[in-house]
Amino acid sequence: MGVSPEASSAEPNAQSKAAPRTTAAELGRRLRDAVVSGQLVPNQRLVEADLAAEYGASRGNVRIALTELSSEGLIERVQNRGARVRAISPDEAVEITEVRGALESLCARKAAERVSRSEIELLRDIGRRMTQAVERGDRDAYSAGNTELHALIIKVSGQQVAAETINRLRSQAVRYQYRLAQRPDRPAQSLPQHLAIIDGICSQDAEAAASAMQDHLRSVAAEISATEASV
Amino acid sequence: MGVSPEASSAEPNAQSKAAPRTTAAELGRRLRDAVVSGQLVPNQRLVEADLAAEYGASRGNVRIALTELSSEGLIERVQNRGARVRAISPDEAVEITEVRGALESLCARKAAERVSRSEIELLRDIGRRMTQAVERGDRDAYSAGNTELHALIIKVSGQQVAAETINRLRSQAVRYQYRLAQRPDRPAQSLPQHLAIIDGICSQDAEAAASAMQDHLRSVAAEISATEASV
DNA sequence: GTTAACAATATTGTTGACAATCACGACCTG
DNA sequence: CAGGTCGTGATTGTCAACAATATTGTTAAC
Repeated sequence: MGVSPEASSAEPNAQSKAAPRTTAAELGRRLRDAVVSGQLVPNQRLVEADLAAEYGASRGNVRIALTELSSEGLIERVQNRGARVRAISPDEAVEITEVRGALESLCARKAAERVSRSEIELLRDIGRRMTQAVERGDRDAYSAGNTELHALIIKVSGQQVAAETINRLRSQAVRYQYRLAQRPDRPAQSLPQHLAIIDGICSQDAEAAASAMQDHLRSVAAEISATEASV
Repeated sequence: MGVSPEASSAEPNAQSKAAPRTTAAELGRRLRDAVVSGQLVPNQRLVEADLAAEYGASRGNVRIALTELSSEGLIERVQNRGARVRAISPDEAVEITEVRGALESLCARKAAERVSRSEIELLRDIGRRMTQAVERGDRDAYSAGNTELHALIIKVSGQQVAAETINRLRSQAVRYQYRLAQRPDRPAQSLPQHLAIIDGICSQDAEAAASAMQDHLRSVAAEISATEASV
């Protein structure tokens, strides 16, 4: 067994008992948030009756929500044995990062081809803020800039399909992204990579943008691989 | 309205009425097959009660299966208005192909790095068979070789995450792949591309393999774009 | 003839109860 | 004491009835 946290009892919704019910869609959102935010930890069992009680929903709706999360790869289900939060192995986290590399690189290329004047301004601004954040040693500001940058690039690229896929994968690997961001020297290491991506897009050099993005995520993958090898 | 086939009534499973029930998982597989195979056409309405009757399942299970297909992007659901088979626009088909290009290119690169002696034999053999198929004008054999080749490359690459993503996307766009394969000159056009991919992998030249795959799917995307523009 | 209100119908959303299955431990048996 | 077997409790799987909502059809007023 080894790893199987039974975890505490959190009552996100203390129903009076009468039952102001939670809808299936709403429940899906809430459960997804709970998994992605780490409120529900990897390998944690998800007992349908418990969830129903805690979120004030019927078991049927819990079941539907679990079906959703399962096909998003956030939880695992086995026949007659229930569901648990999926634990992503370091190897899989590396694979996910490699796939993201391919996709975000595609997005960076498209973004370079389609970027507008005003978007260039926004990108440059993010670059400046990230640089300042590193100078100040403000990790939170840097992390926020990072998120903002990737999101903006995807938006500029206009690639819906890639965007959804990237999102799905990111949700699965958040834990690793989070841990990586905690490393003290990480911002200084990745800042030039981010600036190179911004330069590539702003100068409308599709190839440069794509390969800069590819390099960036290769570096992330290498870092995960190195950090998690001994865990 | 314009496009909204109400389609005929197919009774895949004429229950005697007593009810040898269909399980939720099984129903999911069957419905997925029906959508991917084109038995259920785009925009066709999927009325829960009808499906339940036709497949000999309870409506609850139908509902769960629909939830699955919905997060796989095979059907669309709107609140209180039901589900219908998702119609992929030509633009989206192009996007899907571009994303597949990025991912299969990644797989080709990894495959070139990891390919074994025996796998090289298999790849070369597929190449020979596809060449002969073109010479004979045997479209079915060529198509089979095509499928086999892409599958083998993904297998050799060992990329689980990419593999699943590619599969999901392919299911969504089968209709376009099918139509493309119908074009009479298509095999002759794509054969050299396929051979280039095989050469790249077999000579363990990762860059060559990756770019050959990228080129191949760019060509597919261009073809879809040209063919479907006027539709 | 067109629009608005309203009734009737079709369809989806939700729920609680029942059935099937599985994990665990007591208990026998050699 | 090893090993099997047979309850028993916990949990998931299934179902059919009920509630809520959207759509369609009808009537009547303007």
